[in-house]
Amino acid sequence: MTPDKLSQAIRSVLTEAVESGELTAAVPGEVRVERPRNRQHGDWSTNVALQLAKAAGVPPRDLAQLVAKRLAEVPGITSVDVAGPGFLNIVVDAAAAGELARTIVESGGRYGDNDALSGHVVNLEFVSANPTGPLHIGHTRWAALGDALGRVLSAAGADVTREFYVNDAGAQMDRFGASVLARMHGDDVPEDGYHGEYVVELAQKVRAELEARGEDADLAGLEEVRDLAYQAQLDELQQVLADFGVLFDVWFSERTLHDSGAVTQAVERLREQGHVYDSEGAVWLRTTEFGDDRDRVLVRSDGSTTYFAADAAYYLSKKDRGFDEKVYMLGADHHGYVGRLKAIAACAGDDPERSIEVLIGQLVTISGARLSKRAGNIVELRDVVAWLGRDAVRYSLARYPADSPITLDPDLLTKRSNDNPVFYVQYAHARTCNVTRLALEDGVRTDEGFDPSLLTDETESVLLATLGEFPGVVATAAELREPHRVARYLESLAAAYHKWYDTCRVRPMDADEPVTDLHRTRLRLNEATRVVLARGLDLLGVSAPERM
RNA sequence: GCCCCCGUAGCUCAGGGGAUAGAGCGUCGCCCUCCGGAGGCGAAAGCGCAGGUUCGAAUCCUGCCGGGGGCACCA
Repeated sequence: MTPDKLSQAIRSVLTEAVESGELTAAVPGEVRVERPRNRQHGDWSTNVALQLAKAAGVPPRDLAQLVAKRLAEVPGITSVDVAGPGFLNIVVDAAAAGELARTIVESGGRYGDNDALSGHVVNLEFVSANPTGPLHIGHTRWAALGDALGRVLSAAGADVTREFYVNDAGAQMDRFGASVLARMHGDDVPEDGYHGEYVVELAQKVRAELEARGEDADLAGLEEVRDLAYQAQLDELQQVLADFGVLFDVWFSERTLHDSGAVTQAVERLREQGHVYDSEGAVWLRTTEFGDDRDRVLVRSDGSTTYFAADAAYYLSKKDRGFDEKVYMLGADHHGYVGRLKAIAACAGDDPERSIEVLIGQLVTISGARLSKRAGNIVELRDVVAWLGRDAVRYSLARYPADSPITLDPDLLTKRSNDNPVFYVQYAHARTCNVTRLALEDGVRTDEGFDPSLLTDETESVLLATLGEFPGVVATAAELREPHRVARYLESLAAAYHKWYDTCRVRPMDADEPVTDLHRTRLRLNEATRVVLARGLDLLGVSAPERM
């Protein structure tokens, strides 16, 4: 008896009641079934009676009584109580609950996948760091959270494309090139240039590359140096992200938008939509029409196009490539950008609320983190990963909602105890593996003797109910774009598992104790927990070690 | 001035209108003849303030207070 089966059962009970004339109400398309906070309130509960009461013109408790009476007849349900203002508290049979262990093990790791977002075509843009320097801790947060979100969206059935927008056009590229060129000649970088020591490294790489080509490095011009340095820096970004376990489907170059004429075409397309006007020698987009606080320039009075124009072209590219939903993950310092972005969508004739979603990430600080002189006094991704470990960094950053500012405690993240959430969850997984290994050595087999009615311990019903929540957690995480829900869920699952482990033995105590169906059935439950812990960690891009 | 985010236990943070607001750390106490104590059990301790909507508000709305960030023909 899983929450979705219960939900269906409640719906059919409601439908029967309506058909028999006992009830006059519209049966909701989906009935939410929740785990009550208090175990005294049963395995599952629903407030459907409270919600329908008004429309049905029946007191909530009466309606609840009516549903409870019919629901109690459903096979697999032990009892249904009406509580408080009209909650339905449901207790399910051990056997019906325990079947889930079999289902999960037989699903082969697909348990949790669902169709909450099937049919959704999503473009997920994240990180999108300038290719003029290394990745910092803010980018690291996006990399961890964005990648986890991508995995969660896929698990919920969405068709996801992960995209990195490379800002390889514009004045900052020339400042970048000039900085590298200066370093090649042993000069100081210009005041408005890039000062980190990585620029010196890039200068060396460019020099080596030029010499390998048989060219005189000292004669190389700004453009050539800029483009070689850009390529080297982009390679590094791709490598660092790949090492972090974050892969993109598309690396989208801003420059190609300019070179292909897409930017100019975008201005014309928006003009055709009637939202473009000329003033003071510049070309403007009337974004104020759609809530922006001022209109924005597309083409400057000197004829050059703005970054904003490229953004409009980029938006249209996403639209043309068939993405209905475009998710942008931006730093808090870019929030002012949201209105403009939505205005572009509106000017293009789309519904901005539907087609654009912007997730704003608040600041991350790591207590005691050293600034990277190499990277220009930032906290650099690769330093943090080398320091704290990939799993700890990924998990810690994915465990908080994007809009929550976070402070990470390095001492905690490197501890090997339940102080440290990532170890707590990984350890639970390792423990499941250990239990299985030892049980198999003891001759406990899972291909026979599975009898879920034996899973009667309180800790077993809690563990089973927690396992039952997983698909709903994944669906919710995808719908709300909140992958941290998966992490929080895993922590509660690990806790339920440890409590069960403490109370219920999977293996015989010693060689004299015979192996029984209870051992075999519990081993199946142990396996089911292992599968869900592993899948959950995988959704976060964190490894699930078999031993620690 | 305008806009966005945040304010929950001593600390770091969860809580998509529901029942007695949770977790870890820290403090105090308990459990090792027991599959890994890298674990478990328990105690004390909290929704910034004031209104409103609702049968019901930490959650939604308004105002105030406090903290962070943003308001270019930069990228």
